[in-house]
Amino acid sequence: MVDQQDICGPCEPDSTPPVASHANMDDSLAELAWAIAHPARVKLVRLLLERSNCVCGELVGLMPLAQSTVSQHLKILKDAGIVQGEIDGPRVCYCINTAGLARLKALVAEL
Amino acid sequence: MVDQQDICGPCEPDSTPPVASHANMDDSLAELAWAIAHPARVKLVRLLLERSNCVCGELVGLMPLAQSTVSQHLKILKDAGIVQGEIDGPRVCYCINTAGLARLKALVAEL
DNA sequence: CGGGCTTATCGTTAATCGACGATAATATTT
DNA sequence: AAATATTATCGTCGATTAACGATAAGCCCG
Repeated sequence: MVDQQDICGPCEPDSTPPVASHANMDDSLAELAWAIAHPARVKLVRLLLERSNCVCGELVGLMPLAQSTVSQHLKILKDAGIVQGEIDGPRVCYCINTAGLARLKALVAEL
Repeated sequence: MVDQQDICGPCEPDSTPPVASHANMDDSLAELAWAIAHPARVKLVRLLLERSNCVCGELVGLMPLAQSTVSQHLKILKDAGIVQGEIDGPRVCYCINTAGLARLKALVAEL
């Protein structure tokens, strides 16, 4: 049986947050905005924020979508640097990539 | 002849900012995020922010896109409540819809 | 080592987006 | 009233998205 304790580590940063090339900051913002430009992805972000610890494919159970679809959305969020996934045995723990989310916030805030 | 003075009024708010139904705040954020989820639209917002007064189709001259395409993007921004257009003679003055942009900022900030 | 989980990827399909040119609509000026 | 100028809309076309089911890949446990 899987113990609660190590269901999910502290989810330390793994992926270097995508660096802004400053020449095309518009593209960066557009890219980040696009990552959350879908209700399902916003909900995923919210779910990950509520559970401060990382949750795994339990996200699928909370979404009215097929497993493959949720996986796709998570990939999009991950590629954008808003979320990060950590392999934990057979499952994958997702959690917010604080740096990435902060970058989105900063880019939006300075509009 | 068109005088400079009334090329563009103070661009007072005209469209009531879309009200958040709170039940689907995710949808609201997704919608607003989607509005700026394209480099051209981010650039348009930036251009309108630089020129605090509203500019018109002069935006077209600043974008590497066809007039109809820019018009489409402006419509998207307007529908999302981020931008507002005010008819001024034969031309249309666009400017930032402060309330709409603020709503976007707020929704992103509280993530 | 071979089931049983969990998750990512592939292939498909319908729908939407993004871009353009052409056209319509509207207002101003002659 | 006609000509001109500005902007929105329409129709089209290629590319991308979003969703799904099915399948592959990886890991744990017996």
